Amino acid sequence: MKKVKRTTIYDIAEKLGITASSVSRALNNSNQVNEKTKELIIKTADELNYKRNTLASNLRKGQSKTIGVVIPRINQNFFSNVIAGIEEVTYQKGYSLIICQSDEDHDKEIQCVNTLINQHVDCIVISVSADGNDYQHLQNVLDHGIQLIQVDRVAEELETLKVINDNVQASYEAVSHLIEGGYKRIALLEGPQNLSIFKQRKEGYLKAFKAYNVPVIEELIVENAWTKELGAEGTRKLLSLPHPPDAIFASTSDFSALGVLDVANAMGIKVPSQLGICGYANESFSEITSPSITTIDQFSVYMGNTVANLFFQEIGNNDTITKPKIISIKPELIIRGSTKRNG
Amino acid sequence: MKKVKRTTIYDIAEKLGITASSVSRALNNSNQVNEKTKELIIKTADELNYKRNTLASNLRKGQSKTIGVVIPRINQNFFSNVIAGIEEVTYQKGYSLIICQSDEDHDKEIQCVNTLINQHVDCIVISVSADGNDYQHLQNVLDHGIQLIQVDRVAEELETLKVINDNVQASYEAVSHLIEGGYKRIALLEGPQNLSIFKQRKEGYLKAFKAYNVPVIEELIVENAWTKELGAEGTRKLLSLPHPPDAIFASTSDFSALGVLDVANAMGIKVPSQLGICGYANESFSEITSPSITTIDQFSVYMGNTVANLFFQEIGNNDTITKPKIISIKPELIIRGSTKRNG
DNA sequence: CTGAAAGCGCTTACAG
DNA sequence: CTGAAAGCGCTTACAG
Repeated sequence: MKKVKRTTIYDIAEKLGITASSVSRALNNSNQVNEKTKELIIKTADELNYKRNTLASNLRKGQSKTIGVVIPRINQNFFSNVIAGIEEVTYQKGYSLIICQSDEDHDKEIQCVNTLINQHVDCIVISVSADGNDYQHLQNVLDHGIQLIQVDRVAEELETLKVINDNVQASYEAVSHLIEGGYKRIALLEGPQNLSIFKQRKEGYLKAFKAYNVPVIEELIVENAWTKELGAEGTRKLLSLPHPPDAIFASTSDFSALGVLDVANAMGIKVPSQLGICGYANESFSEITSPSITTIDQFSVYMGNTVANLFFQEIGNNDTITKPKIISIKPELIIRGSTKRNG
Repeated sequence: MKKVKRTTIYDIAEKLGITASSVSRALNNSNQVNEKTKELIIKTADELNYKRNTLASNLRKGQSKTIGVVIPRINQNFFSNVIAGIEEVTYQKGYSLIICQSDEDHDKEIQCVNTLINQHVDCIVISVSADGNDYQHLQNVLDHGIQLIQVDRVAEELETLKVINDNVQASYEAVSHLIEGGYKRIALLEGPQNLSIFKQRKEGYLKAFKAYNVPVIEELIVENAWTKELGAEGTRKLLSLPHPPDAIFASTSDFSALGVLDVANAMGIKVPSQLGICGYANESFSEITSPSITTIDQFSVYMGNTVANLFFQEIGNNDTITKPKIISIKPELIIRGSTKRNG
């Protein structure tokens, strides 16, 4: 690649016999510059194929107009939808997005966050990785005066802006739906309990039992079943119990619910008549399986929109101290074939 | 958010009674600085919670260590996989990724590209939108001395680095598979022909007919059927023909193949016995449908890896002129239930 | 090994 | 409305 000398405002100024100050003003559409010269400057800039150096501009202005996003995996529907939702809003405001994936690795997450601090991003949006629960690196973000917005998977103890789902309520509704459908032995596939979202989903599960006065059966609660493989593994264990469950709430994700369905199909167990299945997240595939999977829609794109709007609202806000705002989005239970026993 | 004065190298220098030059050198691990002072500087930087301002550093060095990516949609499996693949490699080299989505809109694509030029990214990776075939904005990238790598959906006429699939070969194999499976009337759902990938897939389709000496039936070729909805619509038309097809190659995507499957299911047409279906892209859901869908795996994550590696290889290369390199990745036909007529 | 100085490309308070 | 000048935070060729 050959090095190209780029046009700067000095080149334009020189060509027109004026100063860079005026050029800068004109290109920023300041009204304290003569209309005619402004036009001339813009025209010349265009002719010389001038592109502003955002780096220099931002350095001078002490901002970066950039938002950093740290998520566990880009290529997971929920997260890519959140990103798409953020991008929709930020793009219009002239902000760029820098994306990092932590790969569910706490150390990489720390590295990502540090890189973003170095980049002097104006805001960091994060969904924490499952592994690790030391949040010094996030405190560090705040200490640098960078806006921090947590989304979905949040470190609860950190007082920051948060955009979350009402996981308790959603799980409560899902399990209630199963109970009302006549399922008697409802198992839970739970996720890593250091993540509050998974704790809350368990809480919703337990709450439903209490509300309907149904006793909780401890042996039907399976730890750490939060991938398709682990979900399948947990299901095999559950179904080989002397008293197997007649429904499974895969609270961690639809991936794990898919593992359940696979095992059920492989064992010739009929869904939903012999086994009800409910997932979480409304991944696109959950509609396509046979039977389709009952799940919970988190409005992921909308969550992304909300994150972005929250950021812009906050920067418009000149209070010296940001009160920790938490926006909780109510998810929606989507009832599909995998739990429709009657009808 | 309160404004925080960040620690700079001057703060460190002042505290230690030395100059910023030395601090800079130490923090860049230069070996022309006393080992002991270096240690002291690093320790002090740590104590003062110093973070380098990458903006300033990059401005000075005339590089940004940033790669811009423009894709039609972030939340589409293929593209998010490509991004994940790029990120895997660039992250390790200390490069950041700025992501923009064009929403399949040519004007937005131009805006995205211009924003990235303004950001002085070192490289732009693009998969062009379907709409529009004027590539002045991409020429402009080259004119600014920015590396341009096209991936998957490429503007053929532009001589740049490209990472693509062998679409002709893949389609040829898919259609050959259908012919050998005994399907006699094989329809084609084609995509916008201004995108070369879709032209090539059609070419592969035609090539297979020629190889097997089967006449092409024009009425079985459906234009612009490249979404689930358009695929379904095209299928309805095809199946209501006096001589309907007994197989459909949804060359545009698995989404379109899914549309075919939905219509077939709704009409009570048995897949694969009465109708064979082949999709494209190996989206995760194609494995889950009933029957599962035969498709073509493009190794999307690997394509992303390749893009990144190509970039790093090129910047290591000091030739004044970059020869347009094209890396073609051979996709793989994945045979599944939707075309397994015998067995 | 260390410092003084210039400069990356822009913006903006100050003067006129 | 326009200019001269300083400065954002860093890096680096030059001198010693």
